[in-house]
Amino acid sequence: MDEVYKKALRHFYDTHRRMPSYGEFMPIIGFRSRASVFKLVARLVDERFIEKDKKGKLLPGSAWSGLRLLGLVEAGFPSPAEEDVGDKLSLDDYLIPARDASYMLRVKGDSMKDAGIIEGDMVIVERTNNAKVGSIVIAEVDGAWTMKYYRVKNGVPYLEAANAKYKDIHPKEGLIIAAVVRAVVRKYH
Amino acid sequence: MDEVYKKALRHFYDTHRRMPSYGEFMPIIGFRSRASVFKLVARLVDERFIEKDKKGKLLPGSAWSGLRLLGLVEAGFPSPAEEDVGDKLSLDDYLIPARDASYMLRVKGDSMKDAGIIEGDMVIVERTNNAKVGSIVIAEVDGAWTMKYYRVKNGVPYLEAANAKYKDIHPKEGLIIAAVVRAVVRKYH
DNA sequence: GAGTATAGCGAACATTTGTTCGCCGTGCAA
DNA sequence: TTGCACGGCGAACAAATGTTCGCTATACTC
Repeated sequence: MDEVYKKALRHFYDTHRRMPSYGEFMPIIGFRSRASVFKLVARLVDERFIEKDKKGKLLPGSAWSGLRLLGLVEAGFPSPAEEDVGDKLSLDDYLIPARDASYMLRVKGDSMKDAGIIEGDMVIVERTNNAKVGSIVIAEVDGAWTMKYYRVKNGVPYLEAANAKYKDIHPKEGLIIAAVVRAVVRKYH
Repeated sequence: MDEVYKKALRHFYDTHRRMPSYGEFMPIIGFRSRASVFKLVARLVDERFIEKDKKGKLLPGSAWSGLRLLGLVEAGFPSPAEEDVGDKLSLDDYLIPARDASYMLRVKGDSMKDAGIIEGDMVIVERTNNAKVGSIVIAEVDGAWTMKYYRVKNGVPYLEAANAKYKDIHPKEGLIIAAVVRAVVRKYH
């Protein structure tokens, strides 16, 4: 129902980066009264396709951004025709815990390949001082920055690669940890 | 300059999912005239922190969503204090080529671990019929779905795992490819 | 000192805003 | 047939919209 209007709304939001007012949306869908748009919107709000402010302003429905989240790979490929299969998920919201303190780095080298991080990947890191033992960190060792596991043995912190080729790094002085790796992202071209 | 106002704007946008009007923003930042907000906004537009419609409506600056993209890990960790270090990038835009045809699957098993895809990862797949040779696909083999490399030998397509433990799969009948893997995403908890 | 740029105030403006009301045609069920 | 629900139209409303103008007070330069 009302598929045409939904598409028009999405298109407006994509191109204008905001929701239309009733007066703006009216000519787009060929209506001649804002009251008609008002009723149409009421229907779409009922369907939870869009939302409304306290002030009556339109908001994109919470399912607009993000992807449908399906089951396991081996569980079979669900039909995309049926709606409401699984939740929707915005990657930005999902992967970025603290937006202001987060950065993205491109990975070079194969020192973390057994952890599933290979050259060309992007890692999302969060600048923080309190890294937990076992997490992957960006640390300074002898003037250079590397990405490694953060370990502790006998109360002394050190770094470990996820690749047998590389030895553990036991820094002479203190270990300077710049950031903790929160997520990994890889894109195929 | 105007850091407080920028934070307030961001906060409004995050909580309300839209930009404020001048009248709404006025009491928030403690102004008593919309004209003052008007001038403040003019400044922020000059700085390219926000943008304006043809109709005067406020829009989030194009750098609002996304992360600062920094250099290689080994290139050193740039100071986040200096602005304009690298481009900003929205993960949604970056990773999702065709929003309507894209889905997200959680990965089970270790058959693709040498390709850097391990159990618990999320893959973003795009439903399409024309998979390129060498790409990673979601395919149906003997009634079950798996994720493997799509290969061709002597004109005959088959599937190959990225793990020496698993043998190649040469389907008796045709190979049904449901989707192509476009991106991999992993989050640490 | 005088002069000047700047930031905020308050009033005014024409438009646009969301919303409500009554009306009219069409389609469907009783 | 009658009745009723539904979708769209057009007018009306108060309130909010973006914008302009002139005024004032502070801060800075010459």
